[in-house]
Amino acid sequence: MVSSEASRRVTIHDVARTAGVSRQTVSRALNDKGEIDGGTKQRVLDAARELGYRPSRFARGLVRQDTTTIGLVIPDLLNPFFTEVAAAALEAARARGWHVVVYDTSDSAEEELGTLQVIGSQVDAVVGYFSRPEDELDRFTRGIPVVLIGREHHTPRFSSIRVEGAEGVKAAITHLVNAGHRRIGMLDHAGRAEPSVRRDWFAAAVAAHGLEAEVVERAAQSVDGGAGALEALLAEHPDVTAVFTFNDIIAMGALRAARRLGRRVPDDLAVVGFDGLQLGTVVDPALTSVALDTRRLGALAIDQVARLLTGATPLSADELVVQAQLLVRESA
Amino acid sequence: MVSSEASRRVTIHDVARTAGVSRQTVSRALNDKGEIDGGTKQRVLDAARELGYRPSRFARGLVRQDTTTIGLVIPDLLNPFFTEVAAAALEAARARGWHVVVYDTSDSAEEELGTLQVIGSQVDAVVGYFSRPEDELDRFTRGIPVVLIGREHHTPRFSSIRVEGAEGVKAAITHLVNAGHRRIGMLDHAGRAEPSVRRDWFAAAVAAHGLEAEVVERAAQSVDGGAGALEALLAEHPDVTAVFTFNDIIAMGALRAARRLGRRVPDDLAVVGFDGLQLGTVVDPALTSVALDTRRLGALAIDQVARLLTGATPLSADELVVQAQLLVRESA
DNA sequence: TTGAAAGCGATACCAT
DNA sequence: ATGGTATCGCTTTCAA
Repeated sequence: MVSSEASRRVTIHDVARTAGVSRQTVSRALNDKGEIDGGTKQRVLDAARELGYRPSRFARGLVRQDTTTIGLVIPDLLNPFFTEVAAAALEAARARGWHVVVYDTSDSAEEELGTLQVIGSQVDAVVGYFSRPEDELDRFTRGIPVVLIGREHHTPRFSSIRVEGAEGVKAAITHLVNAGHRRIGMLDHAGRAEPSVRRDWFAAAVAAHGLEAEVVERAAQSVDGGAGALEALLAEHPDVTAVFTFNDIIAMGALRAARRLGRRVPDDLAVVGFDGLQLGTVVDPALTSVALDTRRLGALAIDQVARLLTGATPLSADELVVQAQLLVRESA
Repeated sequence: MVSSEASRRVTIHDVARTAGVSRQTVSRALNDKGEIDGGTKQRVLDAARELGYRPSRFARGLVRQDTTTIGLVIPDLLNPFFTEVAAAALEAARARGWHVVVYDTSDSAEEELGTLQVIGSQVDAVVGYFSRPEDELDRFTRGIPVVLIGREHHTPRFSSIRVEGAEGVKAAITHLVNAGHRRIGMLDHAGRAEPSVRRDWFAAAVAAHGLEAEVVERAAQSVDGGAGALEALLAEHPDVTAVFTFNDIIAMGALRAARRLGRRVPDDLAVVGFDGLQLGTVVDPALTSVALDTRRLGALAIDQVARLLTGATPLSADELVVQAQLLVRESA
């Protein structure tokens, strides 16, 4: 009986039969090996084309253990910061001929869990952002290298790229102080319960300059969030003449709110963001920011994966650091 | 002799031996099949953990032909429009449990060729943007479904999602005319030799309203490009009170140039972009735009892939269309 | 409950 | 130049 519907996969065997040769001859023809007669080769190629033959990547992968595929886990690809990191990782991976499977976890712990569950069996290494506890990560990624980005600590099990911003933030505050600002506020991120590390950097920098205790408002991570927070901050503390924000998105909201309030940037109000997004150049005035080198971030992560994968000496915690640097544009 | 360096892969066989059972028992334990003694199962699990065993995705894929992986080809992930499309495709694919390998071709024909060369052997279907001729695409993707985005025509070999913007652009022009504008310019894309299709839509809409022959300036695809083009346009035609742009990026440049020239938007100059990027809300005033539903675009592409993959009736050319719609925000 | 054997679809090594 | 055979690592019948 002939199978009516579900057309079985065309295998190398079918091609061999159609061309009247053996399987290995087909393999030779398709992989451009030498040691094959021109005529036979053509015959095989024709048969393959005619049958619509495609080698199984699984079968092929099984025997020649080349191709590496890494999994890149991103909380939200539409967040421009993560877009930049992803693009950087993609570029670094491409340079090595690797394939990258991208997973967007939508900022959701459940999606992250779902990703974790499938990713381990699909890739040779994992890079990215995770919020779940380490023992859980370990359970699902056992046996493959994992490089975390932006986590605070490096453990023997997980490499992690640390972001070091104290210096950069200090430079930003110095820049503001030099411009005459004395009362500097911050728009922190409202997401988590505790204040952010960036806020600690800010507090330290403000203290180092002997300025008054800082004033902080918490902002939702969006343009609107930033706008609302600036309004609130200025309502309470009209004497504030400069703000540092948790990130560039919030800073853009601040920019907008400032304009609506009739405060000119940077003259009446200086704004310094964090991240140094390319996006900062589309707003007007262009955003001054404590910038992270996202390309380096991506490259570093991929480099570490490569070392872990080949058994080369991995980079130490001290080397897995990205220093933030003040990027002066127009808003401060 | 014991192999010193290259630690051989840990296979199911090793686990079986360590646990003192057969390979299929290991398989049962790991895949949570029934028909296995609790004690044995635990023993196997322990052995697996101890040895750091991970099943080979190739071997597994070979026997249970499930997991589908699609390749998503994007010219430039940092271009916000493509970011949105990519995020949409990722989301639609995730909903089906598919894995997505992302390739960023850096707007380069060579990179595109490189991608084409490897992608065919790594994925079950391809979705994305290509600039190379169809016969070349065909040569490298023979046998797998390919869904093109934004190409003008659908062929039996390649499905293609078409963007239909005539209506949306017409609505935009109508909107401008209703607001009193009579002299409307366009900032077209300077990339290719010929004028863009969007310009044709613009010309048709302007003609439909019986306005004077349109004035067009060509702009490089960047904020600066848009700014420069607007300046040039206004220098030549100071009577222009509204501009329609090839895309939102160029429109943002126009916004900036307008402010620098002292033209208030939308009062002195109305600006309408194209694409409807979310990004359009970070600038001030928020950008009015002829919007493309990128989520629908991604979902449609993935839907078509699914049909092609399962042998279901594919969507016809008429169904593979995304209609652009006027999205009024603040700049016009 | 467990194990033996037969594939899955390709490539590599060794004959011929 | 071509074919036979073993092999990659796992899952799936089918017996026991």
